[in-house]
Amino acid sequence: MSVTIREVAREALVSVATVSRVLNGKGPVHADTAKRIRKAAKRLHYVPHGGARSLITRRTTTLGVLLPELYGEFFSELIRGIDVCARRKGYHLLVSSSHSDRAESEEMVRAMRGRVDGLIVLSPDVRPHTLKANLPEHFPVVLVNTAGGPGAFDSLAVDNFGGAVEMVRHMVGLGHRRIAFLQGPAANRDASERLRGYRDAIGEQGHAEDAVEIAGDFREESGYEACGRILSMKRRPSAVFAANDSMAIGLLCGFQEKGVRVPQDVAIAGFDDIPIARYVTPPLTSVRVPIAELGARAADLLVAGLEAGPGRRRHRETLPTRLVVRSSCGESDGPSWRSASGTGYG
Amino acid sequence: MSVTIREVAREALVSVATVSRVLNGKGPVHADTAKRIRKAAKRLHYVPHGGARSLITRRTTTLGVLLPELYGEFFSELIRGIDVCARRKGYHLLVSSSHSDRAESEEMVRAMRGRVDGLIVLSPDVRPHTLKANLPEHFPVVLVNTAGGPGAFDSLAVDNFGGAVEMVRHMVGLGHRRIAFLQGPAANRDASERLRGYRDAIGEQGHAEDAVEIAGDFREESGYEACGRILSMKRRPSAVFAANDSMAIGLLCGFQEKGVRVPQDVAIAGFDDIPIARYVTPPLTSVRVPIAELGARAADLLVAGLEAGPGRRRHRETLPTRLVVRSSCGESDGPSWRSASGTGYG
DNA sequence: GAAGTGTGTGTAAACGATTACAGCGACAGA
DNA sequence: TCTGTCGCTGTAATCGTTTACACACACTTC
Repeated sequence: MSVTIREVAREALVSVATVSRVLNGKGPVHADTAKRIRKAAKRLHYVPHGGARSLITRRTTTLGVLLPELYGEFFSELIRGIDVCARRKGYHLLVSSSHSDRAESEEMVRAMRGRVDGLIVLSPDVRPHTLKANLPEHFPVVLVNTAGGPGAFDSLAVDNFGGAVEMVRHMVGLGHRRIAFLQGPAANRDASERLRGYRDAIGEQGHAEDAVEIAGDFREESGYEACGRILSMKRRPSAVFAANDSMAIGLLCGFQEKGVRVPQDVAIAGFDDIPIARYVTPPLTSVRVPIAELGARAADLLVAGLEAGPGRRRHRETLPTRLVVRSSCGESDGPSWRSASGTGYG
Repeated sequence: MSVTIREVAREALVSVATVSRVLNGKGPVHADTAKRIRKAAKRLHYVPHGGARSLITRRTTTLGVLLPELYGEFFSELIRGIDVCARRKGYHLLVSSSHSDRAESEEMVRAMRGRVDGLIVLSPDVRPHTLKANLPEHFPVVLVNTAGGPGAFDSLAVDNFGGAVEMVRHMVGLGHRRIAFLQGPAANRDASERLRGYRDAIGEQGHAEDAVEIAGDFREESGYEACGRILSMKRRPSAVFAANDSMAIGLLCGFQEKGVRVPQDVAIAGFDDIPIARYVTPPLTSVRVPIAELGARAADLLVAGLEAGPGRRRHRETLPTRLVVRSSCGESDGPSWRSASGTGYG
């Protein structure tokens, strides 16, 4: 069906070797011959076959990316970060989203062999053991925000724990004592680290009995639904810290719909600092996660790994998060919620 | 470095052909032999080399996706739609975002040869001519929201025009006469179709002198910035129709910051109906674009095309949009903006 | 017992590229 | 004239699979 190097060679009256040399700019070729070959290639719309080439060169110049089921702005941004960096270094991206099913993730990993030079795994579902078992030895892998394990692979993480601690301290500093935490999915690594940070910081204050944990799943809707549960509590929290921005926005919406004012009646904070966070009303106080950098760094690390060869030492890194104060938690100077009753609002 | 089928064959004391047969489930193989082979394969962590396999089978079971520079929730959702559908049909995804540079897009297209069975092009920058010149003949391609042209490829679009017309009519029905339009990037196909719909619908009302067009670029920030320009107008519009939701949210934020109430003082509408649209305050009236379906349909079409072979007729399709009325434009019963002065607010 | 019918397995030729190696002029130096 | 070098080009092996074909053997069936 499609044109091969052989046909170009025939058209230009040379051997395939010479065509290859011209198209790859290697070896000495007479200028006239080269010109004739280039013309023939263009005329026939010749495009080299990537698969065939990678078979012999043992390089695909492609990076594989394994995504989790859960999408959203976060992953969009992350992939963008990876993509920009990968392209700059001359690599393509083979993206695949894994399924909840373990057999399917395995299948995905296997499908990558021979199509990519290395793998970036963003999916916490995929266990290191699965990777080990389904990849050739010394295959370069970078784990992002994954449960790490014994450290067979390079890994990259975001300081979810530290960010959560900082946020709780910020809220406490604003005078809040009863701070609820709206959790993410139990299996999610980010979610559990943020929860751990929350618990730690609350414990630090010495009144763990004020901890309130509410189930959520990272989607807007679960934030929206949490409002009802919060409003029906006997001792209502004066602040809610959501494990991500999407849920925080759901909360915001739910409260406002019920006439509960934010931040006057209840303070709200999120996590991730997604672009839209500054554009909701009131702008959301959040923890900034350098998402695109995270992606770029992962790509960097992977490329470094596969260019250095198998002898390289394991590398692990944690990217810092940063508290971003906007108005959804009120200002530290004269917050009106302080004058509200300690236990109820709305 | 990595284990090949030959080593598995040696380990299991059979020929490579038999190994291949077992691993692909083709041809009759003795149960004992099969078991021995499977064991050897597992022991050696054998994973078949995708490139080599696709070379001979002439199939990669991979779909290529060409993205534009601009990302965001829209593309995230679109890719998800493609991914779900592709996976269901047994295909992988090779994603590549094109650069503004034409040479680079060309490079991208070429890199796809031999790595994918077909291409979904979401990037309006890539011209059909470029595709023709850099792809083998009869290569299956589906164009999404692209300027179509003479129709050499399958193509899929969203009824941006119809959606914009519907929105303007809705606003007019609510009593608005002076409706501003916040434009998207000039080069963007969706943006220009929406603009065309706006102009058409405004003209339909017979008072084209009330048309106000403001430059924008689809990002939140440009919506936020537009507020200032709108507020400084001599004859202010009573409603603003943004070419997408991100800008509408920027507008919302900007107006509220300046004490302009939405929808009482000014009505706002967006386009796309991104998930977050219902969670801002007030919830955003928008035009629903079936993004995930658009992606899924594109994958569908592509798979159909490459399974049918080259003889298939060109297929083009337009997916309908749907008006989603929330409260950012006010209710049709008793909107308070009607009592406001016709020319100013705030 | 000869011929036919399966089953199970191996041999070797593809697929489309890259590249080591060899060959062939031409030309320079001895 | 012989030899060595250099520039250009062709031959053929190679990468890791799949698969058409052939072959060996064990059964039926006449």
